[in-house]
Amino acid sequence: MKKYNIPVEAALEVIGGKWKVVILCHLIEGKKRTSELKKLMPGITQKMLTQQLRELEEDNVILREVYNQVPPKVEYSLTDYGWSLKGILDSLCSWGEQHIEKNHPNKEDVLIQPQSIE
Amino acid sequence: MKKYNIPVEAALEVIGGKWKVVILCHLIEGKKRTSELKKLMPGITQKMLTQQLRELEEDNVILREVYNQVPPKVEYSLTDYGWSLKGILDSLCSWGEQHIEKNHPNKEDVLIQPQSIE
DNA sequence: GTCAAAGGTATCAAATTGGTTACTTTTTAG
DNA sequence: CTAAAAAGTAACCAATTTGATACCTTTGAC
Repeated sequence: MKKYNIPVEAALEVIGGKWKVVILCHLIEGKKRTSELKKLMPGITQKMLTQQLRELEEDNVILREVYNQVPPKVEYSLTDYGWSLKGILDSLCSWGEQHIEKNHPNKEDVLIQPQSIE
Repeated sequence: MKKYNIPVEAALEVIGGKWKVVILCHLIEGKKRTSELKKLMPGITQKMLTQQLRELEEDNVILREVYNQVPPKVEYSLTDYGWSLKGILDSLCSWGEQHIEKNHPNKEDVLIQPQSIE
């Protein structure tokens, strides 16, 4: 069994990594289909997306709902347990915004403008 | 120049990775020497510790103070900018504690008891 | 029949991260 | 003269993470 030297390591195990916080930040905005998440995160591959979503589901942070139809439809949303991360996620988002403002006078230089999701 | 799809990525660039949050959590408790940090993080190697500390210093989150004496003494502490992360770090720590409590009835099973620092 | 749709696997390759060992520096203690 | 102390660097290798590409499934439209 995994052991921690300090409890915060347990949190990092759940939301650490390159993509999980980003995924969760998008899910705060509401339930999302796989394809919507892919549009919101142009840099992620299908493989990484699926993998990260599976791990978050495993940790009971998100819910995966499969609609039995063709073509398939799958929606992801935060569980109650996932919502307990909201404070952390919000703080991270706004810290990130301030960090950009502090270091990049024109934030347009570093923020890729999101393309509207038609 | 690095580009972000969403501002939270900027925060992850500063405090992401396996060690940085842990280091910062220890520095919240106060200024620490390199050797103290090593004791607090038995799993980290000198190399990784130095590397992560340099990056945090580069991002202006921690301060490195070298005392000109032999044997050398170096102390690390949070900068004002680093303190702006306190809320996030505190929340992460307590979420980690709750996560352990929720998933491990005996938290002794997963928490390596810290050895007293001599 | 065959293409498209959405979501997902499988396989392999590349990049990033982490670990090991040896070496450096300076001054004091023995 | 030699060892020790604290912090660090360099070179090299191993492990983990992440990425790219191709392929699979089901059913309705053309």
